[in-house]
Amino acid sequence: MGKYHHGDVRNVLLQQAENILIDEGPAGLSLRRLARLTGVSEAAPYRHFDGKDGILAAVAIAAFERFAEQLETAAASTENHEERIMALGAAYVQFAVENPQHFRLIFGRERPPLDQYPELRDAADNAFDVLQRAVTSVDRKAEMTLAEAASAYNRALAAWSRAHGIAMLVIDGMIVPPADQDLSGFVLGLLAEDLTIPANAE
Amino acid sequence: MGKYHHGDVRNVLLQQAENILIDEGPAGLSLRRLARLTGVSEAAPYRHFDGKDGILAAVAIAAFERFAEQLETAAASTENHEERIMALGAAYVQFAVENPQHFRLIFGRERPPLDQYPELRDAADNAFDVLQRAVTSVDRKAEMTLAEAASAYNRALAAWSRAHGIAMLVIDGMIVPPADQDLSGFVLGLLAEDLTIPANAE
DNA sequence: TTCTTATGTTAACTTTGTTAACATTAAAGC
DNA sequence: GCTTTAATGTTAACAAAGTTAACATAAGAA
Repeated sequence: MGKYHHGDVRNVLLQQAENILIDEGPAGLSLRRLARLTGVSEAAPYRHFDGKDGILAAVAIAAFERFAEQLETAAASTENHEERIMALGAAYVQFAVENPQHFRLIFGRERPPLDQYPELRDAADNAFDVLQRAVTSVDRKAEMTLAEAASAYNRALAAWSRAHGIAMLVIDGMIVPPADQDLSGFVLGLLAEDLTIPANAE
Repeated sequence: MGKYHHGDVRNVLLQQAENILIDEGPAGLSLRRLARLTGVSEAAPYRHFDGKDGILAAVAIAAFERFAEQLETAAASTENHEERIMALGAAYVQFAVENPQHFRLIFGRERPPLDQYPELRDAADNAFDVLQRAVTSVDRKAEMTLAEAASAYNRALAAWSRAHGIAMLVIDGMIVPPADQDLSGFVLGLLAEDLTIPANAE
């Protein structure tokens, strides 16, 4: 009665891998342990994934897809270019705070190399395309000079950087969002913060 | 002819560890390989460090110290509060770009836990104190209200976030600094970028 | 039915982190 | 000087992990 595992082991493994990742990070994800927890032999995962990187790639792909979805939702929430960038920034940080391990996985060096996993590259490209589109699709009704377009691009790049930095610093515990305020408000405030020298400087 | 006591093995190990870290990252740093490369027995490192985390902690401490030095230098380069923040941001990013592996080590989850390595905690605190001081030591000659001080703090936090984000995105290859411009100019431009809605928006 | 492929299993091999048990050197006390 | 002791090295072992090979079984195509 060697009732082999019939069901879709692949999906069970993936789900379990995600659970482990969430509360232990990629380092704690051991293929053998994963197999044991799933109730399958220790070599079974190799039938469904290209080793450890293969599993991480699969998890990362799913993460990128979810990330892209949430960014799209935010981007669609308004027609105004600046507002859209703000909304994107808030959604960006929110995803990181709610899914710190996924965020680190898709940005950190534990992410499998993109050139070895075409689907991973596609997922990544797609997510960043959402940002890219929001950045470049400035209000077309306002005719812009090339310089103005470049400036808009730089502003968006700056916004992205700040959002990314906030996300990283918050999930690293370097920045502690005030408990009395909602996260989104705090993030929006930071995003909109202007660094140019104020009038009262002198 | 057991050639015991070759000199200060500890420093040689540290230097070698740093070399490995630089071109392979913390994942590629294997204690046994490190020992072999250093020409010492595979268990020798344990006489000088508290295991792998111990070595990483030692490397991270050195990295924090170098980081703090460069930040201090930048902070001392001007008396103007806003200019100082800009200089700090540029130095911050420059350190990350010149020492990506160190930067990832001191900020990533491969960094040994601070509460297990008091010296590491001190090194980290010291580095962030440099930032903190630059943030809070606003021009005292201009009397500020509490609200103004809070606003200054938020601006500094925003600047830090953006610098951190730029650093991360650049060393991840997500942002590619223009080849024709020097890095510092590019970073300063991004740091100063204002996100408030421009006058020609309507 | 038979052949082939996908999926599982067990057993090995290699590397790594870590510790224990033992060896040698340098330095401190006498 | 001689002895004792702490620091520093060494070898040998262990468990855990990634990976692959060799073999087993299920399910579907021929």
